[in-house]
Amino acid sequence: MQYWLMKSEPDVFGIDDLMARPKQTEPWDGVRNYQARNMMRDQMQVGDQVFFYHSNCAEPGIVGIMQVAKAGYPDVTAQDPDSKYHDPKATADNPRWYRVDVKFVRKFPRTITLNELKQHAQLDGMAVLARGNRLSITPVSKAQWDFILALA
DNA sequence: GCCAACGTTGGC
DNA sequence: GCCAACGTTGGC
Repeated sequence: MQYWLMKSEPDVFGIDDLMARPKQTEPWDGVRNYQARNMMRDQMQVGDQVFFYHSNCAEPGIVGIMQVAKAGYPDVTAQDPDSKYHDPKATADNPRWYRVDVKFVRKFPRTITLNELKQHAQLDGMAVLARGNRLSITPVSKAQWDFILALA
């Protein structure tokens, strides 16, 4: 089993939105970056544990945990002309973009802020903290996962 | 709203 | 294959 961190803007889809979904499960669609796509398509497996990270908001940071409920499969929103995630180069034969389904596990009693994460030497090298990082999905090591869980 | 950092596109 | 232009991300 592997560990991950996935970003979302709470104004668009936050952890409270995930909690309110039927079965507390949601397709993680709209990812249009090849590195992130490859992780979803090739690596993420059912049961993998994922930190839910709120980005582009007043208090960016980790707000809870979800898990992968369905491994990578084509993101059909790319093939839908009415979707805001439409990509004219995506077809049924060549879907181009992939998504996974995620399921809510728990919400932390507080946000573990980006600022706080940066202050722990134990988390030096964590992908999400790397300078200039913009990837919306990054791997988390077991050591990093355990350390952050203990902060929550 | 600003802007640094980064990924993608497309002309050559 | 190079690289300038452009669009996006995301912290601040």
